[in-house]
This record gives sequence, structure tokens and C-alpha cells, in this order.
Amino acid sequence: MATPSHSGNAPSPKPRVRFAPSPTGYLHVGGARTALFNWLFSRHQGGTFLLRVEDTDVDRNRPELVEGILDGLRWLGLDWDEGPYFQSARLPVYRAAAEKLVASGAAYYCYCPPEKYGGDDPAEEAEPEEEGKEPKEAREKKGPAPRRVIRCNCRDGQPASSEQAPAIRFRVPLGARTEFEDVVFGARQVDNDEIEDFVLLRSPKGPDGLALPTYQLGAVVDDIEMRITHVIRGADHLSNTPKQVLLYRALGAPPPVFAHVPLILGPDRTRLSKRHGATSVGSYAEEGFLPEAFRNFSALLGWSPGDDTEFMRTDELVRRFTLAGVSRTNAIFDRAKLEWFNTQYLQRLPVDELLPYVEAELKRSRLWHTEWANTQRDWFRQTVDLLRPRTRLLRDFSNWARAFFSEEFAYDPQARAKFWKDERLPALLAKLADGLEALPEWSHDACERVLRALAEAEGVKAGLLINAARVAIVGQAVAPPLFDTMVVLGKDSVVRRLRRALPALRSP
RNA sequence: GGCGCCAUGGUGCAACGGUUAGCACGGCAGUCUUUCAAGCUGCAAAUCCGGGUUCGAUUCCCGGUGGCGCUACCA
Repeated sequence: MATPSHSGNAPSPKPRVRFAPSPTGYLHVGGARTALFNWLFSRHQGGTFLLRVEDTDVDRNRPELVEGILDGLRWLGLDWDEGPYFQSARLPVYRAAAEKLVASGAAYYCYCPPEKYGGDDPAEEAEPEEEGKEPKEAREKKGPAPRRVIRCNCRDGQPASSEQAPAIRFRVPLGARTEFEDVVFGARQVDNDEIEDFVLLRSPKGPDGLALPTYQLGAVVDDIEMRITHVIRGADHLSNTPKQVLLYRALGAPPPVFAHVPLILGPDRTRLSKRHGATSVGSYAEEGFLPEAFRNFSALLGWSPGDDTEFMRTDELVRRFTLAGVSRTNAIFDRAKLEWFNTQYLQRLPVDELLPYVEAELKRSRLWHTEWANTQRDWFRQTVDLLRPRTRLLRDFSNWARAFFSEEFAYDPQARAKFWKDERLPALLAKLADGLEALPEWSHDACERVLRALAEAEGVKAGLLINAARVAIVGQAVAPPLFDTMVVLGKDSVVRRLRRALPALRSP
């Protein structure tokens, strides 16, 4: 018999990772980026990506938000292989685990009222000497009052005032250290004495006496049961990881690989929140960002492929993503760069990939005509292709480019002010309309010949006519080249629009 | 307050003991032009501070400072 091979030789199983949001808000960009990393990792490794809804906080939980979070993930194209599992449906599992830990001595019942645990800090008790000595802001930044005691008497089997429903706390093994390896942050170790006896199971509330697990218990029990191999999550959980490692041990399960990813901050370097404006991925979808552009952009927040490549379509992201490329530094969310990515995708994507998004945008703004999807598909493609070099967001197709999809549009006041100044214009544009109407064939060059001939005959610069005509035809100063625009709009529409503009042209 | 993490232009990332410290966004200027973008060219802009280690530190160590995180019967 050969000696057992070293475990290093064993083929590593396909990784299983998860994204575990709480339905206490929308899917924000930080959560989305965490989900993206999990997804990229699982796809790169050919593993499994599962979803778990951590909805154990009955007070903050809002079930109606779950669908919005899932929508956000779908919009981003982050498809999951299992779930979503709901922790609220698994409450007995956590209670059983907690009681098992009590039975084994790894946990104990705690009868302390929640607010008393930890005790008060005498230093903080005293009123601040000299009002205003310390700037208010500095005071607020200190956060919650410091805790002095991290052990209570219940730990040693203090007589239970048994009328009170107890919580279950973890009995942190004193006098030892807990170590673990984080793929991103390296080897970590902490003195157990610094870890409080954290709550596993909250004391039952209400007549039904439901005992809810805390995050620590729920996450660990589920990660064990769901055979999670890699926990990829925000670095805000780094400090809590030792507790979970302790839990894994007590539960007799090997800890997974941990990979904590840096946080995403707002422009003011504080954690992203509502204050920073748009922070939900849904708001970016509504604003007209392309999911793939958003994906590309957020993948680069706290990760890099190791070289200077930035524009990476999803397949390339999947191919190049490794945890080794994850950085340890918090990143600031830079909207300007996100917009740049969006313009890149708007311009570089094969047109046909873009059409469904433009269609959705036009439907949203009620400008869509179904013929464009079938009999006039070529026209639609050509128009989108003409427009897209000047678009930054999908919204642009129904905003400034509205006149390409509707006869109802307004003349932009600034465009009028800039290009309709010359008082010869009404007469000139009337002649232009006549000339164009007389054209036997409608083409870019034919239109251009008519306009330039007219300009020469009238002794004006072609630019005068071009710019004025553009405003008359599409209502905007910013638009694609005029003769391409004319071709796409068609002769009837162009002539009609030129003539329709004449009254407005005469009045100031 | 305690414990911890992090630190390259304004922003996102490269350089993982030896480079004129690189790329991109943003900014500025020029160019192109039919408006506006895009594109192209160029410019300004960074190794937080102080000590070590080393022939040599952006890089390794220590201290400081700053930012962030955790310190809940939230997740």
C-alpha cells in the first residue's frame, strides 16, 4: 500500500460561492461589486454561484425589496445557479445549531437584558467638561459608546432568572489566539480575549417565541450546509471573521477560504450612502447605463488584471479574473469614469447588440414604433449607428435625438440663439426646401450639392445654411452631420420640417 | 476610547529592491470639422511624514499622521 498522498495533490473541488444580501435596502453599488466578484470568480473557475437572502432581522427586513435586488442582479447579468435561499425559512436550523453548541459547552444561555450587556463606560457617563471644548463633529465621529465588559456572569452559569427568555452566546475560548488566512489581506490572527462573547441566537420575542439567529450564526451555519468553499465579501467583515472561524471549529467544520474585498467609498471618502446621490444599481439602469459598461467599470474598483487593460468585455473579465488581482485599498466611486465606459460601449459595441437597449429606451419614452423591429429594421439600425457617436447614455436617444424618432420635437432655445440669428435665413431655408423637394434622387451627395449650390448662388457660407438647417430639422445644435441626418429622415420629412420652421425662424 | 486594516497624481489601477515611476478617467492646450462629441497630439499633476535595513527603497521593518472598518440580541 502506498502511503497516503499529501492532501495538496488532491484535485480541488469546484468552488461554491455565494452572494448574501439583506433586504434592508436596494442593491447598492458596493453590494453589486461584491456580487460581481463572486460571479466572476465562479465563472472563471467553473464553479457554482448561489444566492442567499439574509432576512433574519424582522425589524429592518422589507420583503418587498427582495425582487428589486434580484432585478438589479439580473440587469447586471449576474445569473445564479442556486437559490435564492431565504434564511427566514430556515429558522429551526439555526436554533438547533445554537442549542447543539450549548450542549457541547461551546455556548451558553445569557439572561442579560440586551441594553445592559457590556455595561456603561463611566468616563463617558460624565458630562463633557466645558461645553464646546471638543468640536461636535469630532465627537460624532467617535461612534458608539465604548464597551468595557465583553463577558457577563451568565458565562459561568450564574443563576438564571429563568422567567426571562435567554439569548445564546458563544463561549469564546480564552487565552488562545484565532488565526486564519485571507486571500486578499494575508495571514490574520487575534487574541481571543479581545473577542466578545457574541450572540448566536437572539432572545425569543413575542408570543410565538421565535428565536432569530444573528448574522454570525446564520452565515456560518448556512455556509457550512451549502458547502461554500470561498467567502468573498466586503472588507467590513474582516474584523468579524475570527468569530466565524471560531464558530466553524465549534461546529466541527473546516473554515472556507476567505477573500475580503475593499470597500467602495463616495467622493468624500466616506462609505457610500444615500447622501452621495445615486447609489443603487437600479438608478443607473434607469439613467441609461449599459449593464456591460457598468460591469466593466465596477470590476475595476478594487481589482485589476495586472496590466493596463481597462476595456474588457464580460468574457474577458471572466477569463482574467483572479482573487490575486484584488487590491486592499478602498476605492472611490468615480461617476465620470463610469460615464466614459458607457460612451465606449455605446460606440464600440456591434450595433446589433445595441439595438435592443435603444428599443427599450424608446419604449420607455413612448417613441417606439413596432415597424422598426421588422420592416424598417435596416433604417433603425442605420439611425442608431448614426446617433451613437454622440450619445453618452441610452436616455440620449429619446432626449436630444428625439427628432429622429418623432415628428414632435421642440427647438432648443440655445440652438436657435446660436444658429438662427441671420435674418436672411427664412428666405434661404425656404429656397433650400424647394431645391431639396425637386431632387429626383435622395442621397447624401445630392443633398449636399443642392445646399452648397444655393450657398454659392446666394453668396453665403455653406456653414450658415448647414447649421440653421440642422436646428430646423432636428431642433438641436448638437446632432450628427447634416446630410447623413437628411438621408435617415427622408425627403418628405426634411422638406416638411424646413418649411415648418420658417415662422419660428422669423420670430425672435 | 479599544482592536484592526489601508496609504502611488484629483480619481481608478501598474510598477511586487534597481524604470526618465507606466496606463486610464478627469483637467488644460492644440488638431480635425458642418454643430457637438469621438479621434489624434501635447501639457500639468503622485510614491503621506520621520526613522531604520540595504550598494540601492514606491517596494522590507518601526514610529507618527490620515482615512476606513469592527467594537449591536444589524447584517
